[in-house]
Amino acid sequence: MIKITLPDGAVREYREGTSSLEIAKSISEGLARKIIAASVNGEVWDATRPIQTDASLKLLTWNDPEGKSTFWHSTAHLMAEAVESIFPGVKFWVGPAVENGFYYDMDLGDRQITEEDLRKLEVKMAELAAKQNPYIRTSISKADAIHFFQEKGDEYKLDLLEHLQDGEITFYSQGSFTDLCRGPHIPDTGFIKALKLTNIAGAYWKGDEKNKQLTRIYGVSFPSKKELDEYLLMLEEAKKRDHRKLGKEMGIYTTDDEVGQGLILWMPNGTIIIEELEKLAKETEQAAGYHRVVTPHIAKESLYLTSGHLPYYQESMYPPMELDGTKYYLKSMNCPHHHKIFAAEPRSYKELPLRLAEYGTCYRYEQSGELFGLMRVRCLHMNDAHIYCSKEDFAQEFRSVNEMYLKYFKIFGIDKYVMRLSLHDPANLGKKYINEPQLWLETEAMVRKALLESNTPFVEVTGEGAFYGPKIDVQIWSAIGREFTLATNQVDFAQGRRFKLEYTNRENQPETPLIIHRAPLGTHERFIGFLLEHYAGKFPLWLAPQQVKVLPISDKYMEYAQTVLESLKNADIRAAIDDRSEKIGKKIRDTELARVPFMLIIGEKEMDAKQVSVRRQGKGDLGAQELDSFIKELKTEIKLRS
RNA sequence: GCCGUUGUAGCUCAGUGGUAGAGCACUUCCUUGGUAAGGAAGAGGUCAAGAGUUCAAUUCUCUUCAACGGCUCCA
Repeated sequence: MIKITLPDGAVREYREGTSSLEIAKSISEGLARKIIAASVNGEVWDATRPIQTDASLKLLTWNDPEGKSTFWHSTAHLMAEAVESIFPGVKFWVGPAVENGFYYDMDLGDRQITEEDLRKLEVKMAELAAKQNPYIRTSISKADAIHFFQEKGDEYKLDLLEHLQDGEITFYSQGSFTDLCRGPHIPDTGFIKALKLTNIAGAYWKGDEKNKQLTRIYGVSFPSKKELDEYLLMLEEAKKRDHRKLGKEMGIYTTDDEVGQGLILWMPNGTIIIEELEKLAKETEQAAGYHRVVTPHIAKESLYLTSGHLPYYQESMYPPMELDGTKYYLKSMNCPHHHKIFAAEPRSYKELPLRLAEYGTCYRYEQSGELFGLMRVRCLHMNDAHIYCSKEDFAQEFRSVNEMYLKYFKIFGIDKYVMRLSLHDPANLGKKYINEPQLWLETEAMVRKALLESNTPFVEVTGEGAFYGPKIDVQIWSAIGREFTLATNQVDFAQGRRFKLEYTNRENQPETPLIIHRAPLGTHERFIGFLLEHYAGKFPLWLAPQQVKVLPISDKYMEYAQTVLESLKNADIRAAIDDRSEKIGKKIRDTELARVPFMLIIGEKEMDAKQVSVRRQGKGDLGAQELDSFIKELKTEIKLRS
């Protein structure tokens, strides 16, 4: 007999070789029907796999993250079975579960797959699922596994096998399909009651663009039709929040073929938001001891040779323009220009930390397929600053920058983000990263220490650093779930030396400063794209392009409405009047849909009492009040940025 | 850049081998109405651009451009 410990601490005895599914059945038949997999001593197993020793057991259902991923991974196998039946000879690479479903990468040879094929595959999959074929696990020797895939002529699976040890290789079969797989899987295909193949994409083998491109099919599946419908509804809702849709609808920005891809034209409403953000940044930076500077958009080649941009970052830069035999580049980062401002005068330790700030315009030649609304563009305006400081000051400066982030995030109500410590990849030294292995490690340790000391939760990722040093990125997700770096805080040990930047220390010796690059508000483009989605277009009063709309009930009150508008404008409130000869209900509806925070309704009552009736977007009628007190309240709300 | 899909009025979308429609928005007129859609008329399109097939192309084919979903890459 073996002892099974359940999550509530209860210990039950079973005979050796009892499966999790059988244990579930012994507890309740209803429970057993929902069991997808089981966590046995912390490892996710098939629910049907016999347990031979004492173990702690957690039964996993659709509601557990591991349950979902097992479910999706099994659906990937089901899809592979369907693909193989329709496209014989197909070779598979890997088919994992992802955040919202699964995919399988495959080599279809010369054949192409279309949307129509996806519909056919869905039908086939539903058919196969209904057969309730069990997923059968078998252990196999490496030699036999190699033999199996050699027979099949499948070089991809043979490649996978190379990295596996004999004795740890398992196959899974369901119906007519057998795959090399570590598992685990759901008990049988009948669990899959609803599914949708969402899209076809090319994906480079092993994620390397030099390799052959495989066909990737994405899909998602559910234990019931209801859940699929809910998922599809959720996708529809997310689309409504998409900054590209809102940005167009609200007159925030536009693009034009003749101007160029990824080059944003900010319309008047978007420009208002830009100006409000810059005002916030200027106030905040002035209080934190920054100095504002302004630098040109282009510079000579030699500047970027010194900075390291040309050796390490050239593929992201626009090609040069040549004038009188000299090459000029559009700047992709502001740092070299700021370094030259530092270098323009002899510096003393007394001036440090020196903080130079600029909402700098940068141009980056992003590959066309990478462009994405406002989130990924080719001309961007960065909330940039460079802090030149001594080693001793570093930790304090670094913490202050992090505090500034949190201050901003509080203003915008940003609470869903992840701080990521982005490190270099030693394999790419001298290619993507400046070749200073020792300095990389030292600096990374320094940043990690500063993070730990300030109790900031973070994750570490290798291969995401800047070419000149490690960074802390603040990761956010767009409405459609794509991940972006919103803000960044970087340490640069390289450019100070490359530019021979120096200050005179207390001992009257020249010393190279450390440089912190920081952009807490990221770029206007990405930040406003994010804010559009974050607020679903309903900006807080201080950011709203239009703050108040005056709605006269009929033309008779237009004159009084005009005086109300004048008073609002005199108080620097962004207001307009709806002078169409429409009924008040229509004016209210249109203004609500335009997401204007306040409406002032002006009729006979208001005119006689010299008042305004206030209506707040999304909240409805707030009653009548004196115009002066309304303006005063508005000004307070704007000032507090609440 | 690569794989796949798409491109018809300002927006959302129908449609066809014989050169085009709807709703909303817009303009004008009627209406002057009290908290989410009053009525009527009108204007608006080289059907993304170029080439080919055809008596005839917005429709079929090819190329280019752009957008979208991914891959790679990044703020």
